Amino acid sequence: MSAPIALVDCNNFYASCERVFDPRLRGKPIVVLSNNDGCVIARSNEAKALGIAMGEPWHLCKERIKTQGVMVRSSNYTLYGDMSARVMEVLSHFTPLLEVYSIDEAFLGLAGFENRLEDYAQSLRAKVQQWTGIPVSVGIGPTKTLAKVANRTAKKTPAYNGLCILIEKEAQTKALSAIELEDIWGIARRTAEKLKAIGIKTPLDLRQADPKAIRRNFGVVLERLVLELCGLPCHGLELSPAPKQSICVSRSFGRPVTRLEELSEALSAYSERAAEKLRRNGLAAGYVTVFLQTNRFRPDQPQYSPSAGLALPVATADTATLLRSGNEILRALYKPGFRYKKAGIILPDLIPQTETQGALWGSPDTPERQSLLGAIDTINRRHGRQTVRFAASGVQRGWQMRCDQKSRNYTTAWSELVSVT
DNA sequence: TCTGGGGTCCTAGGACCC
DNA sequence: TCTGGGGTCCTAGGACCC
Repeated sequence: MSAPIALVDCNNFYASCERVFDPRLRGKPIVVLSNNDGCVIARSNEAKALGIAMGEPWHLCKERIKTQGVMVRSSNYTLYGDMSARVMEVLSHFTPLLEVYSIDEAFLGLAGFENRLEDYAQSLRAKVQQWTGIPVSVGIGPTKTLAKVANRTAKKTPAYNGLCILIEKEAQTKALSAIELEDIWGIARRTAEKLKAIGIKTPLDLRQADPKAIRRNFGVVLERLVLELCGLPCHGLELSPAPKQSICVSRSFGRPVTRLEELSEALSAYSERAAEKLRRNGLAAGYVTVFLQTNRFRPDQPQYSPSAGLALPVATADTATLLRSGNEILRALYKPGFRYKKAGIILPDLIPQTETQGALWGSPDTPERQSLLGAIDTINRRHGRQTVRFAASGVQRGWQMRCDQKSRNYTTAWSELVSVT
């Protein structure tokens, strides 16, 4: 029997955060709006009871919501990030086996607490509420997927008092029989439709399905999900967060944008924000992608959603470099005559940033720096950017090459660089 | 006129190498 | 005359998550 896993999930997190700082909101229906006040992204229970849906466009429900006496807040992500850190800190006092899964959720390993799961979970709920003001629900199961089901059940059934334990098979069966396929973590509309088309219509049907057949038809992801529903863990706790693989900054415009200059201004702001994120994470980007989008909700208007990227000769976190590349891409993508509604910059190919690398992009324009940049560029051209990427770090004569270690060209490119430096 | 902003993982298929 | 096959890497696109 595997050790139980708990999923702790903050109730209506953004709405609860707003309530902590404004007690007048307590007990009232409240909604939190997205950027630009575009749509509803969080609702208190009272607001849910009024039938306000997740993701509802604000301009379509504004009038109705106001007549219902609902309190409205624009989102404040700095506040939510801060509250999240506090909640996670409290949880960390309960176990070292803590995986912070999202801004408002964490998985906890409960090995050693098998005999007092209920006490443990209820005292955890009480402590989080007491120390942060945020109400949480707890679901416990032998796998992450069942812990998710348990959490959902705890939230939907007031009688459970915020806690549902699905360790026994009968309890699992009962909980699964009360939900739909789409309620399971990892199943959304498309997969649910395909499953139903072959006769798997409920979570219990899915649990009984042959994992190998599921793998053949749907892939390894769904096979794991079936095994997890049966109580066989396929997803362990990830205790140390993996480094980010990409960073994205994008926004919808409040109104359609048509001029290149305006897009370029937006891109400047995004580049700066992206560079900040890079530096905060100690990362440098090896590639820059820019994308544009027209209004996808207006199929009657001409649609255009281009994107393109550019490899950077040296991985960097320098705002000016990102912006230069971004603008170059933007000029290539831009076509006049379209009404753009959204734009963004994506930075993939992230690698750890190092001090010398900082020196490389930040240092004065010395002949040494120029010749090194030139050499890196030449080597990159010779081998193709997919093979060789460079960052500098303060080893071996001041420069170290990082690149795809499995690449055939690694050794050659490395010796070329060393011979230059 | 007004419809969020981030992310991850997997797969298929092509290019290329030996 | 035999007309390979295993492996890596990359990209695009799909699907899903909060």
